[in-house]
Amino acid sequence: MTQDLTYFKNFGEQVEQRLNKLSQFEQPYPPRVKRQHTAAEAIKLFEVAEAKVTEESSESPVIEVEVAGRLVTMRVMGKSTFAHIEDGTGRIQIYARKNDLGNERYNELKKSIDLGDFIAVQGHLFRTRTGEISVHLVDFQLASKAIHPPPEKWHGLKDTEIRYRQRYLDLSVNPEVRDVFVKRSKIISATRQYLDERSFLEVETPTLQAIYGGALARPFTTHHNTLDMDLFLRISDELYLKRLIVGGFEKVYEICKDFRNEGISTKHNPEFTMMECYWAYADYQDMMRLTEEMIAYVAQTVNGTMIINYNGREIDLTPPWRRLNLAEGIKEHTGIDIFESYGDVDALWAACQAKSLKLSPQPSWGKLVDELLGEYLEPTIVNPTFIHTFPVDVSPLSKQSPDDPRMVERFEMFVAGMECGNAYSELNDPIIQRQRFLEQQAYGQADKEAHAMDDDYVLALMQGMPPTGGLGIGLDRIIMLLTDQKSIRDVILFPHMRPQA
RNA sequence: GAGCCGUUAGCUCAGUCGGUAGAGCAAUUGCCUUUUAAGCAAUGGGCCGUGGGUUCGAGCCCCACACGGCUCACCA
Repeated sequence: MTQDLTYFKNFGEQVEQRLNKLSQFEQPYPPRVKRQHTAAEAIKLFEVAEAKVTEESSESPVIEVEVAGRLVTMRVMGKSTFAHIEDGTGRIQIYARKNDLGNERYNELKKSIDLGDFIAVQGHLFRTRTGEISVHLVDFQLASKAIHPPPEKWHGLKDTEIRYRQRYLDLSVNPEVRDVFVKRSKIISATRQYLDERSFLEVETPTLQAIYGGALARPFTTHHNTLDMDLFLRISDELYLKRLIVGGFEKVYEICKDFRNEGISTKHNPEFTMMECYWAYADYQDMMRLTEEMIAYVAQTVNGTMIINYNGREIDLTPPWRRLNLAEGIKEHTGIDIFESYGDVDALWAACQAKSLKLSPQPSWGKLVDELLGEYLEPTIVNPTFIHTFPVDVSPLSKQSPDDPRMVERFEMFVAGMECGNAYSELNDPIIQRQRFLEQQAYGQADKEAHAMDDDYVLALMQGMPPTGGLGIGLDRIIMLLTDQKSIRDVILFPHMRPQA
């Protein structure tokens, strides 16, 4: 070996010691090793055989197995050694004796195999004195050498920075973290299953968009070199999904990453997973029923119950969920009747000041109403609630309420003080839609998050879009609720981090 | 963007009043043939986040910066 190991030796004493051991192996990273059983399979085999044997005779069953995994504990006791190896199905104990392996192999196991290494073992199953099913070793091979020592076996890995930056360590050593991500996968599967069973068509729409839209947020910008044009990473896929409704698909959905160039917090990651679905001939009321049924279904499927425990509070997801009119809710919690100052941000601001409400100034009446919602309504909500009927000016893509043109048929879904979804009866009138975009341009002077003009989308609406209900759900937040995690970083495998110092 | 807290051995953490750096696990060397946080004995291992400052002397006090966490702000 003439490799330059200087880089690796800088990692310290323990890495250097492992490098020395590594050089003793002809094949520290063999192309393959024999593996016939997982840890769980081996244990099951023995339990089944044992049950048969005790019925028929009293002899212990003889079962040869070949298992492989990462060495996670090792107890060397002179001429015999106990250890545990771990694979994707769990742990199994191995037992090695000098008598069985011979001096050379036994010493190799003792001296050259380290915690963290992957090994393959062959032997027969037996039960130890303390009753643990174990593999009595006949032979073993190194499957892959770990030249960096693993984290501590008892306390695991706690340092949040290392846990997020080196998630593989977090996963390998903290089983409860593995559980969260297994459940995440099941939640997304269950969501798909729910929609697939109802004939929603899963589609894929562009991540790179020339005009960003479908939400009020700031985008990430990128550049296409050959076309020499700026493009945006999608902040939403809404406008593309609705083009598909125009095209005649009556139920579509997409589960994808959206990207928003905004603050990072325990509830916000710059890229996050969104589920959006659109349903022709449905309205926002139908979307409420769809939402509560879907979330309840997902909870029941992955947790076996519609009751969740989040942050120490019990929350019942059983439908139907509470419906709360936005204006009524604000009146109830602040005493302010938003309609008394309709459309007049200064008048509403004055009313709020008169009641000494703590609010930040907002560029428009609708935004101030939204601020009231965020400050005085949202934090009070524990059990799932649909807050519905929003101001027009913060809802440029929603259809107006027929009985009150100042408001739109829209709801947001809240659970545990957290906004988890947004839905409306889709605006399908191209003339009003273009007018709404123009109004957004006017707000845009004071508001960086105003919706951009999108004439190509208006062109789509000119072909006619049936009455349609649409829904967007922040899946990461649903996963937080169903796995009882307080930070979105704990449900995203590789959350965004600054470059290391 | 603001405030608060944190950063010490591979990991989990102590570190008193400012006086030459500690434990457990992990590692190395012995002993140990049914252990399971194995046990016993010995040993090695430190850019105390980085850079300045105060001081005879700084892990500790002061300033700046970096990274992380929480809260707030921003934000569906």
